Amino acid sequence: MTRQLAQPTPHDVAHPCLTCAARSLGVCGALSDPGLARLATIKTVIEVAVGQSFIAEGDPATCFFVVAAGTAKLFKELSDDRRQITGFAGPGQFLGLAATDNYAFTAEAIGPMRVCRFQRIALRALMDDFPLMEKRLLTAASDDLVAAQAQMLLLGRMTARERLASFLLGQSRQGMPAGTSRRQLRLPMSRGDLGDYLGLTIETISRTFTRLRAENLIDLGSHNAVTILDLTELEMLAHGCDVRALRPVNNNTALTNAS
Amino acid sequence: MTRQLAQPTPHDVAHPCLTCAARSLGVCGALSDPGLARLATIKTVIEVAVGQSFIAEGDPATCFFVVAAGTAKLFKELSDDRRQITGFAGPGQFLGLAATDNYAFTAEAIGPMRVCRFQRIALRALMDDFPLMEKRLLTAASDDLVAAQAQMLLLGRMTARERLASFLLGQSRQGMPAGTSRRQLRLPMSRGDLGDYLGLTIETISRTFTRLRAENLIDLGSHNAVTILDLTELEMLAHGCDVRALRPVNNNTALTNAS
DNA sequence: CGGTCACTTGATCGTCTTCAATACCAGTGG
DNA sequence: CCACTGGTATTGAAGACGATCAAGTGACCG
Repeated sequence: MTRQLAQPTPHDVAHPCLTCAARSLGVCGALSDPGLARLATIKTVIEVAVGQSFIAEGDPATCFFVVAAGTAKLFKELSDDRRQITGFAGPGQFLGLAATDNYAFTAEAIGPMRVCRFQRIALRALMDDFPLMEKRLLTAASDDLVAAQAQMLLLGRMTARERLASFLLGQSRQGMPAGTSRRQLRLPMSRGDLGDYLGLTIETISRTFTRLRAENLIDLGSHNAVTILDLTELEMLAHGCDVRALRPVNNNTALTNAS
Repeated sequence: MTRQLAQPTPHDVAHPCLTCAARSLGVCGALSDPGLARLATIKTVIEVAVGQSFIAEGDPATCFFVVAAGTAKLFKELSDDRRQITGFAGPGQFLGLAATDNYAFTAEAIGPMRVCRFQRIALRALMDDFPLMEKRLLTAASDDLVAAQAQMLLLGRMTARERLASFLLGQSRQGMPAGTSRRQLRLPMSRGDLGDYLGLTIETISRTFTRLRAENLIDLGSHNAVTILDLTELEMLAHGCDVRALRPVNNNTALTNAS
């Protein structure tokens, strides 16, 4: 979390969008160079420190945002301290769609961030001239929707072990070509955030990690490093086929194995 | 549930989209009359009986759909019988966005339905000629996203009482102008579907209904009729301020407000 | 009527939460 | 070098909420 963002070079300042590292990742990639030049004129770049929020749930939704660097957590809160993280937003992510007149969630930096801000009105005008951008936005929203539905299944129907397995698999596929995954992970968020994302408490997260390690499905390093040891078994878990689950064993036949 | 759909008149058959009852509700309303005429040429109207599904999770996503009449439940399933309903789709609802190459959910009729089906390719071509339709689609997706995030908070962090209160309030605002709500409801779905939507079991749904009635917050009629008696208290509940919750009151600190 | 189906109610059990103590780790200053 | 500190993670014991299993009720319909 002490990692610093690269400082913009003078050239970056002169052509802020053309040289943006996140350009290829997000909706901005839909714009031609002249489009980007115009985009640069209507945007404001803001630096956000750890723990600081740049979108507040309930505030009038006047702006759109694009993450240029760093990661944010997006969450909703109840009147007491209960909180549900609905997702994490990394470089290229477009934010502000999920808003009627007011923002539906809060966005807070979990590491140092650079974020581009646009007035909604100005961006809408830009979209009229560059319909490809609107198409990209629709694709982005659809993908968010697919992810949200998967998360609903997780929150509504999965056990703690299944939730964590599912989450780890998702992380291991982050930014990988379809069908591939990496084994070594460095989770960017704390146990607390993980709990708020998976609908569990810190303690349950911790216990479940420990148990998965004891079962040799994963290995745990320092600084939130995780190594996936048994991908197959983890995938079984995430799909709801839990061998040691002791969930509705509608047998009475053999194989009533305790954990 | 024995209610029948109105049979299309000869005039309806000749001008299927122009006379559609759902036209004003959904994305089709974005089209001018000539646009609708063209829409009519690329669509197929299908009748769906109760319990029948017209979108299957995992199937290749070749079509878009618009609900013309009736209601569908949209859900995802785990390998055992666990199931999470991600939403209900009524007249005017556009379906098929939440799909990459394959559909992300199953859609099944909870009452007799009439559904319009479009080849994705044909509809995309239509959207290029009528950009307003694409804008509507983006709005629809954004609204779905807001709803999905609210549901995540519900599934991840709310108690059974809070979930049901929140759901009833949502129903009471269905199709009402902003800020208003109705007191008399007729729920279109069974207890089982309600459980699968709220991440609870049938029994818990039933018990929670009974308890809310005992507390004079609602009244229950036959045929899934519900009357809201104490709107204020129900709203308190849905926002997480539960008087009889006996949940951890971290008081002894006077107003330690964060953010 | 007997049948089915959806819902309700009751008793018991398990998973996750809550509360609490301890371990760990990096940074600071004696 | 080591105690002190604050934050984060782990572990333990007890409790609660909702799930599970099981029985009972009521409506609808042949």
